[in-house]
Amino acid sequence: MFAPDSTGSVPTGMYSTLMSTADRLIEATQELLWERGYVGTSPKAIQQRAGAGQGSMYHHFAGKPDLALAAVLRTSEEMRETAGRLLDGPGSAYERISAYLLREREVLKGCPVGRLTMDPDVVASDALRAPLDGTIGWLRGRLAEILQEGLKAGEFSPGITPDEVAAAVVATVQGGYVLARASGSTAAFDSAVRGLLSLLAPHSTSAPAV
Amino acid sequence: MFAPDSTGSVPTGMYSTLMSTADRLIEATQELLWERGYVGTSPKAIQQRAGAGQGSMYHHFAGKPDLALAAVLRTSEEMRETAGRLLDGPGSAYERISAYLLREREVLKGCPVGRLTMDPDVVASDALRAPLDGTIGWLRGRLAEILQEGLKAGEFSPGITPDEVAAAVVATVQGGYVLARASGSTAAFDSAVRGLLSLLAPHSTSAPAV
DNA sequence: GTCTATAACATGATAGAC
DNA sequence: GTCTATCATGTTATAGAC
Repeated sequence: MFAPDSTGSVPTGMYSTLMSTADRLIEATQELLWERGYVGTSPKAIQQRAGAGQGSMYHHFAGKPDLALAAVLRTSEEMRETAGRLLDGPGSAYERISAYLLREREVLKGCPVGRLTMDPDVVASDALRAPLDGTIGWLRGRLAEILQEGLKAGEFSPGITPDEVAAAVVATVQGGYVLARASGSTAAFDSAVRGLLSLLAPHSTSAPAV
Repeated sequence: MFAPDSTGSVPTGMYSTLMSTADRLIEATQELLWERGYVGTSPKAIQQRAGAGQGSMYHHFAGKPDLALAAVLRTSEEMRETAGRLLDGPGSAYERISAYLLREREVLKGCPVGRLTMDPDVVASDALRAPLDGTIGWLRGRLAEILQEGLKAGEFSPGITPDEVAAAVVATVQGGYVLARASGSTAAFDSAVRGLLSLLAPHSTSAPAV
């Protein structure tokens, strides 16, 4: 029924097979960091979700901070791939930014990257904070490039500064999660995104009709 | 040197005097929830910061959730007062929204209200989540009213929906905290705010000069 | 109202057998 | 590589003395 892994044992946790113990530990940590943050995630919880014992975890990783770093690096990488695909897609600058803002999200779970910035132990660690900063900085930079392209093409109001509007776009998404989780509904996230897009939209007075 | 409180004892914590034990406990909890969130805040830490013993805390409050609720209610109330003063101030709609966005903040500490929405135990409790939702909802509603006024006065692009732009304004602030904490600098928060204001600014093409 | 004692359990990790 | 002790400390209370 379940194919045994290389050691011949059958994992008892959620990840049935095909994944190494180290990978299962990392994935379980990714999920728990997303759901409960760093301070709210215990090694015991990680082990249980990964179907691994104490000794197993401490064999592969030095401890909670080391495992969390591996998880954060992987989450950051995944996030760049997801966002990159949409931002590098076809369409005008407005359309690509719109596609990024309107993509499907597990809104009520929040952002797996942004969420960690509220964790005191994460922000206190340069090693843990660096990947968060790198990912958010990359996203903001990519958005600024696209906004600059759109500016050249006459899509946006000439008065905007791409770097600042890019920051506002990223902030709207991050803050949208906050509004949604406060209200217990995804509606507030969608409203914030629509509000931003309406401000950004090519104006009939200054831009050519699409 | 230190005036004794009503019981004649001298508190050993950070709050020297003049405040009741219950008030000191609430204030210590407010600070710790802001700094470390709900899961990261222990009763012991609260007691130490308030200069109160175990028995004292459990005499005044039923437990950690009860004390957290008292703290959250007080923080919510304080936040409404601060924001309300600026939003009810003088000036045009754009100027009042600008004043709210540009007010002094402890940016790197994050928002004492919004921060708690990332806490799984807070969001899981209707009692704890309600004041957060109430405060954010009130703020968004107040901003929407002001945007509506500005719309009537011809300050903004006629295409905007006040309720949605209000959500974008609140989200930009909340997300601005995320960007700032990720980078370890307040600059990103300021950029996001400037980016939003540049999108919202009365356009020379459609609005009368101020 | 405040204090100390006690308790049952969780945390984060180490040691050593298998 | 994985497992089961073991451990010191922290968590979240309750009990009862003062």
